[in-house]
Amino acid sequence: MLAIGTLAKRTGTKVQTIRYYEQIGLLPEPGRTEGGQRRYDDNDLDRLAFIRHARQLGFTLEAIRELLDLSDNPSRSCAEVDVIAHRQLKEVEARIARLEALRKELKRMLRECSRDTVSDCRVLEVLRDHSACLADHDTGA
Amino acid sequence: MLAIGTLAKRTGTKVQTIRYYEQIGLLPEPGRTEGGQRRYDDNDLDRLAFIRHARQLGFTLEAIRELLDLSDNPSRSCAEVDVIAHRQLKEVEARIARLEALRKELKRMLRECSRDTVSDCRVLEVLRDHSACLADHDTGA
DNA sequence: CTTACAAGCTACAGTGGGTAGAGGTTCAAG
DNA sequence: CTTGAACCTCTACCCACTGTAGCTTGTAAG
Repeated sequence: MLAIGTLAKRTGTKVQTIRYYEQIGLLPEPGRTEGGQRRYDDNDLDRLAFIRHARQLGFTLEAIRELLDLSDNPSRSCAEVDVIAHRQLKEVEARIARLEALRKELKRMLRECSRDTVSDCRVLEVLRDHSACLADHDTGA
Repeated sequence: MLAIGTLAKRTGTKVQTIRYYEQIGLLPEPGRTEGGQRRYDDNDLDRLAFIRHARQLGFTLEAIRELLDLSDNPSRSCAEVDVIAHRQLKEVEARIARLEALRKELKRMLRECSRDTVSDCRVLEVLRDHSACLADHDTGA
């Protein structure tokens, strides 16, 4: 049986985050000692490791909730998992595309900076006048 | 003189967002009609356009605040602006690098999916076992 | 001049995904 | 038995907005 701090260390999670996951129903309520401290077993460890790993891959907690639901019903179709993972891939690719447009624009802005006083700074000028932009850009997230 | 809704339309901003920018001191308090409605002029329009454009380029509101301060003092060195823009470029590049690692991992995961039932789904398996990952990955933001 | 109603106002709550701190209690080693 | 690290709950905070409730104002048509 693991105390919350041990679980935290083993999974690279903060203690508060574990309690937060419990609060939002992502982790089940664990058993407690007589004094009221949480105690975890290997199932909890696996589940938390799964969550952390999925988070590192950028899945939202909602997506992770769906994945855990599917994972809890081994007879269901893998296609549903596939859909979620594909959705995540699409989101990641969209974010990359937006960021590359930003990068291009920022680089262009910096290349053109005359480096004198602010009054003739190209960076500020570009920011002031969107129409000077070559690319469409939008952080989106 | 522009009403807040007109300003919102002209800059592609939501009305609430304009009030929020005022609240946090990014936009100055505008004049009001006798009835208490905000009225804006072209300076406000320019300032808001600047903010929105910088946001689209991914600058944080704090960075934008610095940029506006610099912009308000035209005699100061352009180098400070340059520093902020470079910092932003570095952040964007770091985010791109992280997302590309994610993309790689997600694609690998999906490629290996057997598409049968959940019980032998490769996607879930990879998520369960981080050690199966080839790449380091971390969303970082 | 009245009426209708779009657009404005304030104030507060909620989003995602946690993180930090106050103030008190429990566990385990020595 | 004592110490102190680790645990507990509760609350508030972060960013950058967004939405809602319940009210007031501005403006154009009749």
